[in-house]
Amino acid sequence: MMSRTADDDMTKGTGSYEQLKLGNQLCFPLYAVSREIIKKYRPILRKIDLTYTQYLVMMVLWEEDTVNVKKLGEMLFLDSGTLSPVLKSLETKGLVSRSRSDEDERILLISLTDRGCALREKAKDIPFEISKCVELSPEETYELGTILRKLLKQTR
Amino acid sequence: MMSRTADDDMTKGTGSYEQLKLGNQLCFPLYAVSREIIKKYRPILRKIDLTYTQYLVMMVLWEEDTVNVKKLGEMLFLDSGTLSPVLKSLETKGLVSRSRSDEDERILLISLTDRGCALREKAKDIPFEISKCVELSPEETYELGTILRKLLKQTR
DNA sequence: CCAAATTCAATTGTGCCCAATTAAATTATA
DNA sequence: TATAATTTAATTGGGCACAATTGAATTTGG
Repeated sequence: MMSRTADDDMTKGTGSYEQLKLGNQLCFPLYAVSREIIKKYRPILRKIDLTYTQYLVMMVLWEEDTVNVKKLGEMLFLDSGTLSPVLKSLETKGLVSRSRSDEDERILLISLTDRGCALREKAKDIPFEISKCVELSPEETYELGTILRKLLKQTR
Repeated sequence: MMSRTADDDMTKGTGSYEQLKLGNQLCFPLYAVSREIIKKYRPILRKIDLTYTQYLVMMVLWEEDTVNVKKLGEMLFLDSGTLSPVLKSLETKGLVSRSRSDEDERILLISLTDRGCALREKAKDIPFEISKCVELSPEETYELGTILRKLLKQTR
């Protein structure tokens, strides 16, 4: 008996566990792809001595020039427990400066230094280098971006 | 056509940095969504005293019953540096057992204990609970899964 | 058979991530 | 205006992730 595979019986036995599989849950490939792509960034980012998280912070600063930690956290979906040490590390490298707001001393303002600003030029081609590692059609790229942004919005 | 903003000018000034923005790179939302969804798992998994990584390992074992560390790493895209402590932790909880293969003593076999097997019943409804937090249409779910699996395949 | 290469897991060190707590500063309220 | 509530970062501790190294066991080539 029991020649059916465990995979396709939803009526009894192991069938009730059908959804409890790696292949039937979106979160696992999401998680794995995310890590795999960050892995592709690593050798490229090492050339400018940045980790992926540090690179995310720098991208914000290249657009905003000055932001506080709270705003940065909201933009990157990261909290102070993650950002505090990352920002100290960027300060140690001389890429950002940290200073308290005059109006509200609880607020820590993060600004680009000249060196941090100059790094933008060196980072310029990174998105192109990464895009070479990821083979998706323009349609797939657009579709993926749309769905991910939709999911991200749901977490707010 | 002359009403374009600084954001889409590829011809001068900051234009050459256009791709170097959070909004124009897929990796960032991928990374953020992955973390946000894992965050949704946390309170649910806490009820059965598992972390997300431990849950992934258990899902493999509920299907395979016995696997070695190398195979597990290939399935989950994780290396021994991550898995070794996770597996020890699962052993401490009494959910898995670790034993060397008789034929090749380099190989560590991970097996479900009775308690680990029984946990499956408690975990049964987790995929359903998570799906309630994620609002995607069936089409979007299918599309996302297809694209993620394609990307995952490219890393091999 | 034996040395070299390979395979597999464990260890070590660095860097996130996050929950929970703390501490400092500001704002709102009785 | 005291004081209670809120806001904002920093700190702490636990658990991954991963690169690099190590060491043990097996396989392979001469």
